[in-house]
Amino acid sequence: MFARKVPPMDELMAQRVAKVEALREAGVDPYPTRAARTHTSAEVIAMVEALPEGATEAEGIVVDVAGRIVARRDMGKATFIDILDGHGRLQVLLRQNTLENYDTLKNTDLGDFVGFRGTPIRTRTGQPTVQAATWTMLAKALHAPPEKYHGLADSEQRQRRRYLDLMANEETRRVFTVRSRVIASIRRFLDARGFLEVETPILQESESGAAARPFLTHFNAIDEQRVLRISLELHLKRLVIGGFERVYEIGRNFRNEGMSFKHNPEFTMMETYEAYADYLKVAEMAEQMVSNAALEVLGTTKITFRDHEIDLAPPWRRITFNDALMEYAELDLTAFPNAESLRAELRRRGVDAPVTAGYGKLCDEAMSHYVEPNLIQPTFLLDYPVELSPLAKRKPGNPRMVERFECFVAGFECGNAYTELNDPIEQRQRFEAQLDLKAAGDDEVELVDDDFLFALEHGMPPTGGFGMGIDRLVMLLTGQSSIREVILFPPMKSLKE
RNA sequence: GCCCCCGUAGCUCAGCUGGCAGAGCAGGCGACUUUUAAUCGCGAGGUCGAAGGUUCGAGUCCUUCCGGGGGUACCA
Repeated sequence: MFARKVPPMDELMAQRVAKVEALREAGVDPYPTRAARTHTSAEVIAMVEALPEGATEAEGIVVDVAGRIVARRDMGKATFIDILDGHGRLQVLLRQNTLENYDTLKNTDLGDFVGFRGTPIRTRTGQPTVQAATWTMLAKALHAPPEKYHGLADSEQRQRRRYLDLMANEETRRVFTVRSRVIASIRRFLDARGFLEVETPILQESESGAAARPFLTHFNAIDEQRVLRISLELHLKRLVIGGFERVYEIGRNFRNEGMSFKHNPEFTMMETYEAYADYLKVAEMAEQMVSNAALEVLGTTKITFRDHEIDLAPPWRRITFNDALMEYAELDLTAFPNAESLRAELRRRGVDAPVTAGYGKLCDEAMSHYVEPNLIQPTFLLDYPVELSPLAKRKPGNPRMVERFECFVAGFECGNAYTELNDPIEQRQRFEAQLDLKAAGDDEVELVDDDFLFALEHGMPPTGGFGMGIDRLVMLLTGQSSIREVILFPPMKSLKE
């Protein structure tokens, strides 16, 4: 099916090219520069539905409508054409005795963009319709659209040629409309709370703010290597240091790692930083932001994901990391206070516990194995082991734990927050502890960032930070079980010619 | 990475135990002035993902490769 990148001209295409020529010979521009449109499909339908009882025509009213031909029912001296515009589908009735140049309709095909001028009517069956007096070619299509009833099903083609998916499948249009509106809702939410939206570099000297393999590139003008950012965190904190009290960024992160239903190498992250807030205040904001987006975009906080009925209305459940392990695994972390004892216990239970994993990683392993799949209703998991969170502030009175939460919905993580570590001397020590982990064989660690430490040494107020994977949120709100279904152009292997 | 499944007409899909490559939609021609997955008639349309192998004979069996999906491992 994809043996060629671009198939050669076939018979169907040749027929359409011939129609282009036929139009030109008849003095019709198949690609005119301008289009007249006075009404969308939705507006025409509303107009007809507002007609008084018994009326079959909006007398004296003339509308110009435009869209792509998605269906045609030719009945000889009358033809019905369905057009699709950005607001829906609209039926157009063309009759030989009311349309000029009825015979030129033979040069139209499914997929063409056309315009019609006519009068809104109600058909015998009550369907809002435009009875056309004239028609105009707006843009001739040289290929047939996908099948009208089944749509486009082949997932490869749907992703490689998203335009075909969009023109054929209503559900795809819905998913990406929701995505856009969710992001707009989040922006409104944060803007209304006094957050400043900022942009920070994607090309960076070295990766920071998370532990992940970066994509590499080369910066020609200064002849240096750059990495694509894996996180927004440290640049946004620099802005808090500078005095912006509430900042956020919504942007692409890049991690040169595996793909799965919830991982894509480039993904959209939203991070917020709020001075004088802590992680508990951030948690309240997070549940408000997500439930608000659901309400604004879907009209409800109740969603269905993989047969789970989920309610995003706040307050979300709160449980500590340790209590969750007690509840779901009957594992008491205080009884296994170091890497050796915890590794032995996990192995006794048959949980994967590699020798290179430090204490934090092992805790994470246990949580992922026992707890995460059970967190279906929205849940904040609170207070993480310090080893797992080098940028988070310790809990007062418990130096082994940090003030951090991750939020889980439908059994996967969709957000992460800390009370930010703002002690520059401790931050340096915590970075260096990461280096020790690396020396012990864990290659997924946070790197020391001296420039960030220098910034932190100038003083950062107590701050609550939050990160949320936008793609995952959109998965939840659209019921899509693969991240690729909420990304317009997911990465694909290139086709060999 | 590894495991499983899939790839047949522009699109959606059949094709049984190896024996003449099919249907619907779209497209072409014809009929039909209120249809809506319109209907009816006639024709047309194929590198069966690619290459090799087994066989008298391969869409079908075997091997390798290409592309996709699902699962699994690591990262959000």
